[in-house]
Amino acid sequence: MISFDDFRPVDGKPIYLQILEYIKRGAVAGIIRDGDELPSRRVLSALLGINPNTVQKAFKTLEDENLITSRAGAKSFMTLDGEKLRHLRAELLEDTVSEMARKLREMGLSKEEALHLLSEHWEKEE
Amino acid sequence: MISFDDFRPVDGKPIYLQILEYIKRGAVAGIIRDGDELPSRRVLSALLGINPNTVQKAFKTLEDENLITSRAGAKSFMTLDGEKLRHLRAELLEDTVSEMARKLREMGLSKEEALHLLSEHWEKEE
DNA sequence: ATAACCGTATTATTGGTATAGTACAGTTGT
DNA sequence: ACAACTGTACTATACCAATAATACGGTTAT
Repeated sequence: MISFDDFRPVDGKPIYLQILEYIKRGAVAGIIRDGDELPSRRVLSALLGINPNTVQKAFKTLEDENLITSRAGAKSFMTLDGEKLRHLRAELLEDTVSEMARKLREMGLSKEEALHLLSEHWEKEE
Repeated sequence: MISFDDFRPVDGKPIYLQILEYIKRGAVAGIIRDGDELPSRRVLSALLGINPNTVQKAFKTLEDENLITSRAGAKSFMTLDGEKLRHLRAELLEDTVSEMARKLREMGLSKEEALHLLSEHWEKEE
């Protein structure tokens, strides 16, 4: 069963997208694997303190992207293969890094300053 | 007059926030300075192809944060001092780096991998 | 079988973003 | 002074995210 222990919705971005991305990053990290069972819509919404329809929208989007499989009455589960994972990893990394680089450039930082800042922050969190 | 040449609204985030952050990052970069004049609401909205009310919301928010000064009939202008700039810089850098680091960690990257990825991407864009 | 789950679908309401149109009063340049 | 611009305010509409309540039928465990 996939755990949502370290997930908390924040505002500034649609909750259903945050759930979507949390699962995608978990898959890329190898924490979430092919065949893994997802919590039910009702249970997860209660756990997160949000509406069942919000979870449904996240799961429906995942199904539309062929990352999970659902059938009425039973729990949903991950359907991942190597090709999907490689594609997902490339996509998420590119999006994340390019967005950050763009912001830091806009603030006038040099490459060295950017690297130093990320390095410092990483150590602080460890 | 502050230029919006390299600004294009994208979707996924409210336009008024994108304008807000673009100006803040320009101030942190030193491209936008104290006393600089802003384009009028009507002119900027026409330039960006968006509604005047959207620009108004961005500018109103900036005024609420004491980063610009407006008076009826005249153009608005930046009101920045060293203290505001230092605070702004610290805030924007912290937000940007911590968000990116969180995402990369969620994807299971090590510090070295993250730094290498940012370095590679930076060079590709230069 | 049957109770307790499950996914799925529908309708309604609320709040925020963005659009559109209009209006009024203050400033600026000529 | 006067025309052209400015900031500001207001109403109305449309769309999406999120909530709420309800309903139906399929699956699962006992």
